Amino acid sequence: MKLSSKGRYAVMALADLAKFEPNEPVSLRDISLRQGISLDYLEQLFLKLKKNNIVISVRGKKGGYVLSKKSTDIKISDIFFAVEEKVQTMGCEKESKKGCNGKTVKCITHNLWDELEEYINNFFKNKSLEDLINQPKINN
Amino acid sequence: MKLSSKGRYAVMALADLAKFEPNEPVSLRDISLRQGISLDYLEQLFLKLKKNNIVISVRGKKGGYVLSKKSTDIKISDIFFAVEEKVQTMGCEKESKKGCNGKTVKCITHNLWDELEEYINNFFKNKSLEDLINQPKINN
DNA sequence: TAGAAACTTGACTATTTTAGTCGGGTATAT
DNA sequence: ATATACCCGACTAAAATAGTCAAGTTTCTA
Repeated sequence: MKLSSKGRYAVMALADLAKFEPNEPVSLRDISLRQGISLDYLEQLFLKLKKNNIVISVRGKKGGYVLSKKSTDIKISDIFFAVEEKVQTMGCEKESKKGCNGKTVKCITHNLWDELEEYINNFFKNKSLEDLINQPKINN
Repeated sequence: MKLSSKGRYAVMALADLAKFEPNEPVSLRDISLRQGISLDYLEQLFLKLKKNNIVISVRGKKGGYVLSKKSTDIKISDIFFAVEEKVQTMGCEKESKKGCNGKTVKCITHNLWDELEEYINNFFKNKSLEDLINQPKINN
């Protein structure tokens, strides 16, 4: 079980964005340099973040991205959802009445994974971008 | 972010084993048929489960596997660990002083992933095989 | 008004991981 | 004997991941 870097990068980039210049747009180039994430990859991610209304783009020279709302109102879960990083614990359908593994009943462990998914999602829902920035002693 | 089926299968198989015949060995063939998991794949998993002292093997005809201890004493975390399914949230080293992404400081989100990892591991540590079997209304 | 900085978009690709297969063993009950 | 079951390592097809590349469009500024 591993978290992909897609979600990680998205959160890192947004934390960077939230930290530097809450007033003027931040360019992906700057984020790329500060966070060590490929510019091309960031572009992919921000396209999604924009479509999901997490950020607003400003085109042209001096352009960049700004948060669409206050960092307290952006939950980590929003970010994950935006870059299509769903927490998925099962192969089987979440609420299917049909059952799992082609059988007619739910697999023994169905409830366990359901519960875990809920548990993890709660973690992300209870964290905002702001929480990340206002940590006691992080210096990047 | 997706959980792999390796961990899922291991838990399913052990839940099956715990449920059927607590006295005599259960063959992988039976588990394979009941749970719809490839026999060859199960063999791989059980080799690891055996090495990690979760199950004991009985060779020969009428052989199979039995749990090495009571199902209350087998935590889901033990099973995941045995099949080498670590919860891994970061690319960067967990306790490294060096920092992440080749930089000299911790990445902004380092603490978040640390915390998440801890959070998920707690979930697994607090569930035993027994908890799965004694669920109110599962009929497989 | 030319050029540079920055976003926009889709397609492409190398690498890694996953999930599973295959083949040839060894042990033991009947 | 022989069938059943564990033992073990090597191999592989498919999918996902983490990017790269190329060719735009928009807007600021000199």
